Amino acid sequence: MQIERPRPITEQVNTIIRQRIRDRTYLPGKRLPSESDLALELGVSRASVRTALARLAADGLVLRKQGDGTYVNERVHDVDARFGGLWDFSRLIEANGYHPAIQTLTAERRPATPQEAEWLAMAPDMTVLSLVRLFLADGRPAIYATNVIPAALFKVEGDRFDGSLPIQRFLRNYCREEIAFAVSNIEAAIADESLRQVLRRESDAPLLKLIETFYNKDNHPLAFGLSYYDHTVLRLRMVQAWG
Amino acid sequence: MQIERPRPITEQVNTIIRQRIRDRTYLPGKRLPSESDLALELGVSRASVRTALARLAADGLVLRKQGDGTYVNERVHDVDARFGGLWDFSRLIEANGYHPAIQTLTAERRPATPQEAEWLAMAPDMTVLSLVRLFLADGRPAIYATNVIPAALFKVEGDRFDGSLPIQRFLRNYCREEIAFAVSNIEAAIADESLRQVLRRESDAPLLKLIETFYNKDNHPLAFGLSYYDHTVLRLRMVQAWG
DNA sequence: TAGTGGTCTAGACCACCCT
DNA sequence: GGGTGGTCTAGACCACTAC
Repeated sequence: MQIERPRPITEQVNTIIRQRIRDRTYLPGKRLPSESDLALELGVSRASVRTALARLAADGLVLRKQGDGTYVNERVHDVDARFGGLWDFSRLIEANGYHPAIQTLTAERRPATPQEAEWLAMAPDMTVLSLVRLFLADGRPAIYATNVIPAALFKVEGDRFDGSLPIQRFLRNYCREEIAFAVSNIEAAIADESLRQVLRRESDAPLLKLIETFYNKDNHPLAFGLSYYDHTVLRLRMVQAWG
Repeated sequence: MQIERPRPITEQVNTIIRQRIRDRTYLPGKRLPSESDLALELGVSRASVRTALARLAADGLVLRKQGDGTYVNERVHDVDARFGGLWDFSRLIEANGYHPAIQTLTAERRPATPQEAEWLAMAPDMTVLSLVRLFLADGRPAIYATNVIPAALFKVEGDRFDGSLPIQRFLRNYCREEIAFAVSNIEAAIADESLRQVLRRESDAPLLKLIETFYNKDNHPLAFGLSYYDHTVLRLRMVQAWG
């Protein structure tokens, strides 16, 4: 593993340490080398090492103790999803130990619903690109997700696109837009008959409902998302550093 | 507003800028002074200003554009809860625009349930301090929360304590422990008869269920929490910065 | 007391946006 | 071209913990 220029050094250091934790170079519960030692070994400044470690601590992967050292957190190996990491459904499924698959149910242009128009801050009945997908974990339906993008943003001729992309990639590739932040609402909901059928559920146990809007740096809404999680299939376990 | 030594400078700068956004010194959608100007004005280094701004950006309060400037995010004024800010129930209720109140339903020592023992990594039947509370928003029941702490941690003679404290304060005051990180599970659940009664709900609409364990830096479980949110009373709206 | 992480500074160079 | 944020460095001092 070598430090090279183009990618930010702090990110590279972050990746290297993550890797060493994963391959047990740094053992769970044990102390990492000191910041100075790491800086010396990798040939970077201590500030860069500190930035990388701060990120790892925020993700709960390491614990830092002043006057003592930095330790590998032994309790977060099975927990990949951070708070705020609910968007890349495929990664979420993998983090739960399943093999992810995606079914695109519909992909069409249609007028926005009132709710969508409100969240996207657009005039009602503007046309949107609607993408309805089902995410499977080892073949079992786990997430039913609707994503809606103002058609005006779509910059590709015809309607040829890869329906399996996570929303941020989709926006980057086909709309040349970058997500700056998202506003999310979490609710609980009962599945209606059709949803229950799609998710192949017998019981009427409730589902998690996630309502999201994605914005770029100019505060323009880029996309709206409405997702239903079956938490009996997919555990939603998250780590949050305290700070 | 003056910079003084004892509190970390980056925090003070963070507070000052937050204040200026709140009192509309910096207007929504408008550009902040440049990092260098802020550093000069406040008499601190640019690095300190940058650390403060990075935190504000992570909280979604400002948007930073390279080569352009830092802008006040006009869309997050009504959104206080960040991802991971689900713990201070009173603050959450205030952020929703209600007046918070707390009812302590029970406060007792009892043996741990199997689920609690598992999450707290303790032997079954060890005794715990159990705290069952109801949080009200403008008088309406919004959150039903059970918190459980291993009795061995409790360092106060007798059982005199303030039952209205958020969990992190409770642990600090009565157990001399600091929370380093938390592991959370989010689920959806139907209220049973007794819970429906406590929350004064007629409908059988589902609730959000939050299962949490809190750890200190030594990876010891400090507390376990089981909370039910009525999202029809309390909106759970959160911001997540992307970067 | 020695070593660790926590904080802060001053200064450099770069990438990018605006005009 | 001039100003902005993005990155990185070297070095200083402090607070805390383990021994």
